[in-house]
Amino acid sequence: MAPRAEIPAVREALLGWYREHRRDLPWRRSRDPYGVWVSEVMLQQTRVDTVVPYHRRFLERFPTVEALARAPEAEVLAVWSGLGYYRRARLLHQGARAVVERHAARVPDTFALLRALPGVGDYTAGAIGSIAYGLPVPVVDGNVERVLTRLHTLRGDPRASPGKSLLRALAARYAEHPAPGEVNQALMELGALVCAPSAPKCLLCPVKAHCGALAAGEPERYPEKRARAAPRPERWSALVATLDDKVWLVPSDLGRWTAMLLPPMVERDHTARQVVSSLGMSGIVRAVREAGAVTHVLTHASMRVKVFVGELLREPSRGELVARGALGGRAVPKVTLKVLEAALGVL
DNA sequence: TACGCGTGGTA
DNA sequence: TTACCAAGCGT
Repeated sequence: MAPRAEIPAVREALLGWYREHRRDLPWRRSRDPYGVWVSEVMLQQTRVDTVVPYHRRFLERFPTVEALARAPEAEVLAVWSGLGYYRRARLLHQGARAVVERHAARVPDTFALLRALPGVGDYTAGAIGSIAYGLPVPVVDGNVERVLTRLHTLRGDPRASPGKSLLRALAARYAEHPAPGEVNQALMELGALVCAPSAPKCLLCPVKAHCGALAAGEPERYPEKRARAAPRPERWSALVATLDDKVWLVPSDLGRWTAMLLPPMVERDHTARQVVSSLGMSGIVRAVREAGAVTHVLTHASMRVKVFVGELLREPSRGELVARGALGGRAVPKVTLKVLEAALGVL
C-alpha cells in the first residue's frame, strides 16, 4: 500500500521544524559515538528528563568506552541505581568490554557490527549508526511508530508482523537523506513534543497538512496497539536489621534486581514472628516490630511490602552491613530505599 | 510471539 | 485512583 503522505515534503517540513525546536540535550552536544550509545541505552523506555542527570553522572564517572570496560559491574550498577531496567546497565557494560576486545576500543560504525553488541537491538543500532556516523538507517521507537502510523494511517498492531516490517521499511525511506540522524531525531522529537499519545498538538504540527489521521479527524486512533495486562499484586515482607548505624543488606536473587542490595525479604504476608523464622534469622535479631508498609509498582507486578525492623545481635555470615550514609555509592534499587525509609525514617 | 524487566510522569 | 506508557532488548 503506497503511503499517502509525500515523504520528501514531509521530511523537509519536519527538518525545518526540528532545527527550530530541538531540545538542547547533553548527548546532542557532541557526536561522540560512546556518549550517544550511553544515551540511547538509558533512553530505552525512560523519559528524557529522567535520563539527563544520569547521563551526566555516568559520563563523568566513565568518560570513555575503555573506562567503562575497566570498571567492575558493581560500580556501573551503582551509578545506574534508581534508573531502573538494570539489565541495560549490565549489557552496556558487556558491550563496552566487547568493543574493547573486538574493535580496539572504537565503537563500530556499521549497523551489523553495532547490532551484534549486547543490549543493542534494531532501534539502538539505528540510532547510534545514524546519529553518530550518519548512516542512512531507520529508527523505529514508540515516537516514530506513533508519528508514522498517524501520518500514513497505518492500521493494525504496529508491534506485530506485518505492521512491524512495514513500519521499518517506511522509516527507512525517511532515512534516505544526507542527514539521516537529523531526520530520525526529528521524527522522535515530533512524537515527544507534538504528536503525543493523547491530546496531540495538531494545530502546532509542522506536517499537519500531510497527516492522514488528522484529515480523518481521529489522530488518537493510531497506533492500534494491544493493551498491556495490569501488574499482578504481590505481597512481601521485609526485615530491616540494624547494627549501630548500619543496615544488613543481601544480594537479591530476583531477576529484576539480580545481585543488587536489598533487605532480606520474602514473598509472603507475614507477622513479625513469621518473617524472622521464614528468613532464617532466629537467634540473630531481637526486638522485631512492624514499621509500616510500602508499595512499589513495576511493569508486571505491584509489590506491597510489609516492613519489619529489628536489631542484629551479631554480624551475619552472608550479605553485608552497609552504613546508611554509604548507600549512595552502592548498587541499590529504589525499593530498598523505600523500605529503609519506612523502617528507619528519612535516610 | 509473548513475556519479564524499574521507575516516574501525566491525565 | 487507575491506567497508560516512555528514544527496547533478550529469550
